[in-house]
Amino acid sequence: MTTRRERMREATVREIQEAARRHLRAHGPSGISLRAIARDMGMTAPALYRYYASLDDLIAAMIEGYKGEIRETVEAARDTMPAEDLSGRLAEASRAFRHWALDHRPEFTMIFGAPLPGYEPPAKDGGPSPMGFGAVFFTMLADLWERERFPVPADEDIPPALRDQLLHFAKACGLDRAGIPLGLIRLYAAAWVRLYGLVAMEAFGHVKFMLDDGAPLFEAELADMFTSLGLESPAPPGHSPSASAAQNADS
Amino acid sequence: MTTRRERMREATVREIQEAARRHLRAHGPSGISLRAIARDMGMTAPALYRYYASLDDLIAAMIEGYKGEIRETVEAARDTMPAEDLSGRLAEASRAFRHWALDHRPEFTMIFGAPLPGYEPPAKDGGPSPMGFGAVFFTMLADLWERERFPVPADEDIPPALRDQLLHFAKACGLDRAGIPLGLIRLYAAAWVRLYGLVAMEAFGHVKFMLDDGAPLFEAELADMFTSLGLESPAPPGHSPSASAAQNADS
DNA sequence: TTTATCCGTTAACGCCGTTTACCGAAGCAT
DNA sequence: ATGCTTCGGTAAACGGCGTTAACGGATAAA
Repeated sequence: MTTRRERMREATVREIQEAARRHLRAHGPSGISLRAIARDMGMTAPALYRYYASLDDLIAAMIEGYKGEIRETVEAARDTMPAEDLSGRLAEASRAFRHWALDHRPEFTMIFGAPLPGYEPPAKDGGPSPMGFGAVFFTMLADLWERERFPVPADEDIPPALRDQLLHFAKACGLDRAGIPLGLIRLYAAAWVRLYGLVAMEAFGHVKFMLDDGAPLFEAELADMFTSLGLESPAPPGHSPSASAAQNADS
Repeated sequence: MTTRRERMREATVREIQEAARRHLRAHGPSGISLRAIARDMGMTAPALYRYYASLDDLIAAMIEGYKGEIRETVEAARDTMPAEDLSGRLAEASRAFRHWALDHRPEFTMIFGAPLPGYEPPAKDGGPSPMGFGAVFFTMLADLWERERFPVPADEDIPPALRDQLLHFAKACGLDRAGIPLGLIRLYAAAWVRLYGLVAMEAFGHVKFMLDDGAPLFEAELADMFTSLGLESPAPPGHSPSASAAQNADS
């Protein structure tokens, strides 16, 4: 049973986050200020300390919220494609990641840009998704491999130092799922770095000076990643078979 | 002939930059403040407006300075290797880029992180190096290709949309150097994105949660980029024939 | 009904960027 | 040497910021 106080408090927290998000979108990350948020809510700034210990804490909460939303967005895009089209699902999820970043540059910056001095992600929660959407991508890659059995680097072809690192990572994240070779985790790391580089460069405006539209390069790189796995290139974007928009219940 | 006034002014500008750099390294990008800089110099904040129109302008000048230094660092690392060892030179330059980023995280963040709302690089100077160190990397890749003639994507294998973008980029940067195929520019873009992704993820701390040391992955990706071009893997780091103490990596 | 907890207030401290007005000293032309 | 201009600094002030402290009213709990 939720008491009245708890409900009120929860609503206030939501309102704070909404106001904070408005300022973020309107004026960038540096535009988030306790005083401005409080002003928006018809309150005074010190009142916000009843809800967050500091501005940094409030921002950390925002980041966690966005991480959840980006995961939901990616999962929703993945589920646009039929369950059998594993590479189509992976491609659409990747595209959704890019689009979210470009549509939410300030938010993306907070999550994937340089952290403020003195911040570290919650981590260490040995749960099933310690890296959030990262796990979503890995699951898709693992499913794809289990069906297609595309070649992955043999353990001996991975430098020992990297092998140790990957092994440690796999164990820490519970990715030592039955029969997953280390080479697949190696490919996952490479793919994630590539996706991050593409999207971050574009979102941060560091690709503008060479290409005025990042979409062609993104699609070409996406296709390249698939063909380098021995898979056929994914269909062009936006090929959901049944055009019904809302068909995902759980996310 | 430089007048006395000019010399004094130049010295003051240098002192401002030095103070600003100290604060950047000590307290991160947000630690740069006109008042703190002025305090360091035994001045008052408004005096700085005689040298920079605003704090953003001062920061922009810092960025330009760092861009030059990172270019010099990369070139110096490249020149550690003998002129004939083209892939060794490319590898050492790439490693130097990573090391500079890890040794100068706040500075790297200013250059390659999300720009403050309202900033765009000088650009449009049709000179020989519109992208600074970017041109350094491209030149190395082009030299390597002209000798080794490793395979590059044929024009027909590049999606038309990307082809147009790359062509526009090549022309704008004067990269339509005799006989350079478009496929090489395609590879350059891919390689740069990959290098950026690797280094930025690590510098921003987004790789810490999966690997506690980024060096093995970096070396593995570097080797992979060379072998995927049909070249032998580069020698391990720190193989400059004449012993010059420059790099260490492993944590 | 009393008591404690929550949730807001006002006031203040010390930061910050920036603008304005002012002023002495350095440079320059006559 | 004189006068004038430009340069490079000052102090004062405005509005913004995060944060802390003291306080008070409403609400829940005993």
